[in-house]
Amino acid sequence: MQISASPVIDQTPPPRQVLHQVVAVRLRQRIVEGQIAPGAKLNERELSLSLQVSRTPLREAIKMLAAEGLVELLPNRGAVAAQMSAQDVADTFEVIAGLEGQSGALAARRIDEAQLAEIRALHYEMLAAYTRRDLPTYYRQNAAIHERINAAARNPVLAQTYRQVNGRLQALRFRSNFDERKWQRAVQQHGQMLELLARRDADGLRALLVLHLEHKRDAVLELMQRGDLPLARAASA
Amino acid sequence: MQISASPVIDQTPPPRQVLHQVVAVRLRQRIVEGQIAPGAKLNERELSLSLQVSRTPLREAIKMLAAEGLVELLPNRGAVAAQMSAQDVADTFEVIAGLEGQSGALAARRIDEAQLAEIRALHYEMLAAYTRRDLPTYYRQNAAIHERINAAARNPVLAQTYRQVNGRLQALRFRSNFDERKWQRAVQQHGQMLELLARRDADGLRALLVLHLEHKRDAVLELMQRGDLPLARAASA
DNA sequence: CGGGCCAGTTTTGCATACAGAGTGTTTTTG
DNA sequence: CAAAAACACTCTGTATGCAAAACTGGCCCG
Repeated sequence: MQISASPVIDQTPPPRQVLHQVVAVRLRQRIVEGQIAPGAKLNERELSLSLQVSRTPLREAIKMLAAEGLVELLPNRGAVAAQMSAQDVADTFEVIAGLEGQSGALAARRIDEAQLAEIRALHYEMLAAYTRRDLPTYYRQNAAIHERINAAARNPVLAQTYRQVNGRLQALRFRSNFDERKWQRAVQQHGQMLELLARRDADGLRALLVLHLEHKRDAVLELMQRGDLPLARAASA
Repeated sequence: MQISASPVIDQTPPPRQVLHQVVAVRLRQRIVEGQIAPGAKLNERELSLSLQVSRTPLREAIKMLAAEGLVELLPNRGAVAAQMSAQDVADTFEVIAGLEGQSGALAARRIDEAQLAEIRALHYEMLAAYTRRDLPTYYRQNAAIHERINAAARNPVLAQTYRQVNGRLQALRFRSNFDERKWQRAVQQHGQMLELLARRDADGLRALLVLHLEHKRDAVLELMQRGDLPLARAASA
């Protein structure tokens, strides 16, 4: 005899998302936020316990993150959170610069007034965060602006590619602190971005974004060399 | 008595690669070669039978390909080989153009004589294939040249990103036929690429590659519109 | 004659069980 | 006492089993 054949009472609120997706999202978050340090081993039993899922969907999620470049697969030895050498970081910024420059150039050609206004608004909110020296909010607004530029470029493939490559750097950016001068320069450049967008100056915006990313790269590399970023091989010890 | 405890004789040819990697490679191949048509459903039982593995590593491989954008995941409904609209193709070429342009620009700055010579050799082999109207060989040499340019750029992140995005187009390129005029133009452009590389003209090579890709995009889109490319929703039938 | 509902079947998603590789420790031998 | 071998433990990799969701086809009802 079937219980609850009644479709009304049986309130199974189907928040049933597929587990491997959920796990992938949460793992990705832990990695980019540095909760799982670069180089740290991903113990399947441990993770499946802490995430309350069996190893099967967990392993599927890990494979996805590996394809994204967020974790590295060691045959018969599991997976570790990706760690980047200074060279890797430089290389990645080189790619990001190209992608974001492209994105900006396209956005300058394709943006409409509503999108421009929205970015302008976000820009002012970012200025507010800068004025308060509220770094987390600043980063969030900053990321939001770049997301909107991506959206304005109207190229989903480009946006996805950007997000994926950028994801590998998030672990760094989340932790990197600007020195005051560089922060100010970055803010200034953001102002120029708006101008160039408003003028629909595609090539100008591309050049500015490339420059912007080069500065960011230098800032991150400098921090890495000073050891302010926890990138040391944390695994083998 | 132990056989071959001797570490020299004991050639345990470790053919033991992890299965999900093997499966991923073979699935990727089937998809980019069109053996699995765009939009076709990936039946797990069927595939695990044909690939001689259980469903677990197969599913892990599918998840990896999904992260690469080669297959699409339908929650509770499995996976299908990715299919691209004309817009998707245009978007993807836009991204590829940027990546390959960047790659070429970097290569022009960083290539050494040996690499240049190797590319030149491949170029002549490609010319031979063109002269014979041997399309498969032409494509192989063509791909090899672009791989070498990537290598000369000395940016592994860029190379990997390029390969990944490019992978989505392979299913098209493998099948697209040039008309004679366009083919000739492409060959001509390849000659110019060599010149620009030899002259270390980064910006020139970038511009040429972008142009090259635009032409390729137009060729593919034209074929798509004429229906010469099997991109129709092949799944449901 | 057409549309919707219901049962059976297939297929996906997840959990678990098992085997083999890897790792660290202990023990044994030179 | 040191180095190497053996062993035990842990972990990953793979297969299999089970439950739920989706699809299929047929039946009933309008």
